[in-house]
Amino acid sequence: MKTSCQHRHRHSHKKQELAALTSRLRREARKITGPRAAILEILRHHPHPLTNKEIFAQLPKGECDLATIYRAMQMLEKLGMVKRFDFGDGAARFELVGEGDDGHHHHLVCTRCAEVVEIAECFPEEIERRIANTNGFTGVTHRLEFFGLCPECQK
Amino acid sequence: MKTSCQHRHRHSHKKQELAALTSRLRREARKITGPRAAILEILRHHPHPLTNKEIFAQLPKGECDLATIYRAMQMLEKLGMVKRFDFGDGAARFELVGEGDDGHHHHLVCTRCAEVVEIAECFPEEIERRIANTNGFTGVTHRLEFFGLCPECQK
DNA sequence: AGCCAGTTGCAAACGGTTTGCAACTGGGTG
DNA sequence: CACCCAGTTGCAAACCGTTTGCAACTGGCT
Ligand SMILES: [Mn+2]
Ligand SMILES: [Mn+2]
Ligand SMILES: [Zn+2]
Ligand SMILES: [Zn+2]
Repeated sequence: MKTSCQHRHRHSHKKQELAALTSRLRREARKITGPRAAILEILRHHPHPLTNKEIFAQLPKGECDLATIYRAMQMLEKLGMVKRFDFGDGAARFELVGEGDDGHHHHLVCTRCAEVVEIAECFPEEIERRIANTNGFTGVTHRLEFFGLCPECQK
Repeated sequence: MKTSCQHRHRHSHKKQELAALTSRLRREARKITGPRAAILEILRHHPHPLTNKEIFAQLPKGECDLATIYRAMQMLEKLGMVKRFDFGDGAARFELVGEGDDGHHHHLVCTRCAEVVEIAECFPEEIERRIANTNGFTGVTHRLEFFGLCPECQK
């Protein structure tokens, strides 16, 4: 038996096919343009959340405008194809999300070199349920990121 | 016997004396000025994190400049008298921290009306320790906030 | 009373993000 | 396959929270 994870995140299917991504776009009546294909291609090959500027930097220069990336990420987020993360440094980060996955998961970030580790653990459901009930809230979810010193930066 | 909380936050001592706060400033060789006293007075009476703009709005108009508030909060944070929180809306929020307390705690925020509830629960230490060990990180801590619909907004 | 490091107001700069607009194009229609 | 237009793009300007340079001011010590 394999260790089973209580949530199935995007970690399960490493890379999504570009074709699957574009068909998902087409299905939503969105156009497959040069910039969009390029952005998806970059996200597809990157395992951790990327800022708009980082995506921009990876693009062959002149490929597309920064504003276009902002607009693309907004759209992809609305379609649920991308998940937004916040490492508290003032820049949004985005990660591709598998189809049918809500992308909810967490990270461990080095406060010195910014190395990122994907974390499988989540805040215990039972405690969250208690917090929600105690306060009469519904639809409760959480934002959670871990910070510390990575092995390299401890030396 | 009273229900004991595993961490001792600022929730224990409801309001700190203004005198205690100013003496804490003096001890650090900081000047007690009009703006600073006014800011502390506002924080002292507010149970939840406030943005700089919110503090500014509560100040008798003309009392002090917005930039002064930004500078004051930076200083207070550095002295550990105030804790910074991030509800993901792009504006930092600050809450007064009791002496000897690091202020670590969490909130439950209504996504519709922005009501805030102080939360006593924390991410389980044992799981956090495991996450740190597994990845060789040290000094691991976390940022965690809950979001949902408050009782009022469900109607 | 006098001094000076620390503090303040003001305005400009900053960095991430959004937006108005006119030119352009993907992809369905006939 | 040519046409057409809603959707998309680049560019520049606007935005918004935050920081900073600077000259005037002041709390608290001698
Ligand atoms: Mn991730
Ligand atoms: Mn709080
Ligand atoms: Zn989680
Ligand atoms: Zn915690």
